[in-house]
This record gives sequence, structure tokens and C-alpha cells, in this order.
Amino acid sequence: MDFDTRTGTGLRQRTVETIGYRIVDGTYPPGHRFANQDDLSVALGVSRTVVREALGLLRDKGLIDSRPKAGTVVSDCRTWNLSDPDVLRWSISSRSAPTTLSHVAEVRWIIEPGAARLAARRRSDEAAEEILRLYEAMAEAVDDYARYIEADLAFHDAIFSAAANPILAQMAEMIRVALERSRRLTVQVPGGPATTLELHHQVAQAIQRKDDIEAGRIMAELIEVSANDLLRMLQVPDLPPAPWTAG
Amino acid sequence: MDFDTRTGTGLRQRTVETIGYRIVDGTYPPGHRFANQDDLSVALGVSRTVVREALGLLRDKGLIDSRPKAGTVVSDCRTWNLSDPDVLRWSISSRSAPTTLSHVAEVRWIIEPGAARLAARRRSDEAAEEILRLYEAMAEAVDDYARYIEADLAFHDAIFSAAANPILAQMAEMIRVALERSRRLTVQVPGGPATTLELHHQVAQAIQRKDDIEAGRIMAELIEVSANDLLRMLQVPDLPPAPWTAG
DNA sequence: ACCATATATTAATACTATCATATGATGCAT
DNA sequence: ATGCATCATATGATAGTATTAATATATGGT
Repeated sequence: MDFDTRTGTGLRQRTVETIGYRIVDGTYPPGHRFANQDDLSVALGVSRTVVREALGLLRDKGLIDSRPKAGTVVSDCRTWNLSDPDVLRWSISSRSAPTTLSHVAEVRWIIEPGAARLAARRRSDEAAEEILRLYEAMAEAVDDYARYIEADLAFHDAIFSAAANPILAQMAEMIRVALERSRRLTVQVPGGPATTLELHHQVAQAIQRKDDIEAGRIMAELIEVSANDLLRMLQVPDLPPAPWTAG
Repeated sequence: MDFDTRTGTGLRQRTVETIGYRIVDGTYPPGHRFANQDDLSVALGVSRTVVREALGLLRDKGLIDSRPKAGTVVSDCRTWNLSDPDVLRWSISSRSAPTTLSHVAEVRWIIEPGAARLAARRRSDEAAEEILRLYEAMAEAVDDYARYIEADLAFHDAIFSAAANPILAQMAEMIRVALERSRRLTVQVPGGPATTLELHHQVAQAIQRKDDIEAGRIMAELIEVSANDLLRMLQVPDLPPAPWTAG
């Protein structure tokens, strides 16, 4: 196995990456039974300790289940911990990316308006200014994809921060990785940034004047536009009707 | 260390439990530097291999950071992965339980109405019947705390299932553990079950007739009532204003 | 022939000892 | 006082071995 191409620092982490990705990717489908840890170690070119630790981490992520004698088997995908950053990252890098990204879009549609409402109520003065400042950064970088995406992500992050709820913040971190990938697609939609930019401005203003209802309403609008752009790029046909199709 | 009282099956898991809980509990505050793995192994009465694996899992949960020579130090709580089931469980079992539970309540207030809306759109006929059936189970068990809680949890789970979004389902699993603890408190509020029971009924009916707007609206109402009951039991004074206080 | 129990096999679990590597700390020289 | 070389230390990783648990098989009784 060529670990050399991977970026991970430790040997254990790289082993987790290779095995974990292949499970999510479908190379090792649910029910698949791995060779015993001894054979795995020689197959992967690492020690059995590393294999064991990697399998322990993967079990913690809900991807596998290992018991003595029975060996290590890939779990049903319903037990996969998709809120785990690694699992989600593997999922949006695999062939199931369109489905996963549309699922993330739905989650954003549910969470972000609520986060905006919380932020509008609790924001400190500094946070409100920061959010406005990030909007202006977006406006300035409207022609520079990379910088625009960066400012966009920071904008949404700042709102989650202002909401002052650590669990929510963790969820933000979770969807951030997916969002980054989504943006690379939707930012290229003709007229995309232009239409959403003004909505960002309105959200920032609503948060500044502590108008929680309005902040949530406009954020919902914003997410709907982004989600529609994304779904159009992904061209997912056989998905159940999304909640914003008849908003 | 008396592991005998703990429930975990494996030695590694128990070690993760003891160390992880103490970190979340504040026994080992952020910045605390542990003894080296050799000394830890003798202190905990387990081998260094187990310590090493346990620390690896805790690092994956964002609780610690370990580097050669520098040793293993407790991370800042902002990097803690609160969406990790274990971390959340430790958090609601420690002295920070009131704060954490109120945070979970906010997250529920944000997520569940959205989940109800999704469920109303996508529910299969079987799912709609199951949700109604679970409401009836709640109504029947209104005098039996244990059975009532069980049916209540199943009711909310069924809605998440009907929403047909695996990431959302994972979040449901995440807040389930917190919800179970919350219910033990709120179910004892005089007249609590009586008032929420009817709201559960209305949610179930709205989902059955695929009225997503109404399902979301009533679910929001339901969560507000539960959250208010919970906050009253917890008596959290110094928390920023919750979004439903001026609903 | 069939079922229950005992045994054997297998793979994970756990421990010990040892080497490798990275990093912080020390001290010397400029 | 600053910069560089050296050393000490704690994690990272490996090899070998013993223990434990669960399944499959064999054995014995009915």
C-alpha cells in the first residue's frame, strides 16, 4: 500500500484513512469480513499494534464491529457515525458525494436559520461588527473565487460563534468541510454570488439590530438559494422532494 | 483504580471512560499535563499499550493533544468534540450537566421542527402509522414514568427516521442520550405530560396529512414547553437569554 | 437419527520488552 | 545575548507471547 501519497502525519492515522475510506467508498461493503489483524498488518505493511489501534478508532466511528473469533466485519451503514468529521469527509470524497452533499444541504437548511436567530439575540457588539466586516470582505472578493469562498465560510462560522452554543459550534465545524466542497461548485453558477451577496448583507444587518425573526427568515432564503444551486450542479434526480422546492 | 464498578466491556474502553470523564469533569483542566504513558500505565494498573490506545481515542475526540517530548496535555474545551456520543455523555454526567443540557435543549429547538417538516413531506405510510401508534403508547403510559419516557423517545426517534436523512438521524442519536436524562426531570413536572401529550398528537396528525408547515410549528411549540420545564428544573440563572423566552 | 454438552480452534484482547524518532532543553561557542 | 550542536525524554512503532471469548466441531447420551 502506498501511504506515501497521503498527507496524514502518523502511521496510525494513515491506516485509519485507508481502511476507513475504503469502507465508506464501498470497497469493503457492509458485512465484509476482514482478514485477521495479523494478515492485515502484513498486507498494509504496518505492525499489528497499529492495525489494532486503527480498527479501534474505526469501531468508535461506528464503521466496524470486531469480536473474538468472529473477526472484524463492516457494520451496516445506518450505524456509521456521519457526524464524525472523518466519516463525513470520506463520504463527500467518495462516489456517494452527491447524496451526502444534498443531505448536508438539508441539515444546513435546518440548522443555520436557527443559528442566525440565536446569534441575533446573543451577539456581542464585536461579533456583530465582525460579521458585517466579513460581508464586506465577500463583497470585495466577489471576483476572486478562492478569497470569496474563504470569506463566505468565515461569515457563516462567525454566525455560529455568535450563537454561543458549543454543540452548535461543533456541528458547524462538521458541516464546514462539506460546505467548502459545495462552494467550489456553486460559486461558479452564473450570477450565483451576486444574488446571495445581498442576502448575506441583510442577514448581517438583521443580526446587528438584534432582529432574530428576520435574521432567521433571510438566512433560510439564503440557504435555499445555495441549496438549489448545489442540487442543480449535482443533478441528483432520484432524491425525495427537498423541503425548499415548494417553499 | 477500581474499574470493577464500571460497565464498559473492554479494558481499553474503561480506560477511555476514566480519563475522558475526568477531563470533561474538570479534574484534569485544559492545559494539564499528564504523566508519561509509562507512569500512567502503572497508576491505572494497565499496560502501556492500553494507555496508548486510550489516549489515541481521546485525541480523536479532541480532548487531548500529545506530542513527543512535550507529553500529553488536555486541550482547550473549544476543541472538544461535543458531538461525539461519549464526550456528550460525560458532559451531561459531570457537574457541567445543567449548562450542557440547556445547550442540548437549544439544539433540539433548532433541529426538531425542521426534522418534523422533513418527515411530514417524506414519510411513508408505515412511518406515519408508526408515529401515531407511538403517540397512543404515550397516552396509555401517561401514569408510568418509565414506559412514558420510553414511548416519548421512540416517538421523536420515529420522526427523525421518517425524515430520511442519515446525518440528521445521527444527530438524533446524539441528542437522544441527553434527552433521556432530561426527561427524567421534566416528566415529574406537575401537569407536564398532560400538556405536551396533546401537542404530540397534533404533530403526529400533521405529519400524517403531510402538512409540513404545521408539523414544524407545533413541534417548535412542543420543544419550547419541554425546554422551559427543563430549564425550570435545572434552575440555570446565568445563561444567555434563550430564544423561546420571548417566543 | 437427534439433541445436548464438551472440546478444540480461532481471532481478538492484553501485556512486556525493545527500538526509533521527534522535540524540548541544555550548554557551549561566537 | 544569540545561534548552533548536543543530549535527554516522551511519544511512536514493532515483535513476541499469554489470555480470553466465541464459534465450530466432535462426542456422548437418549
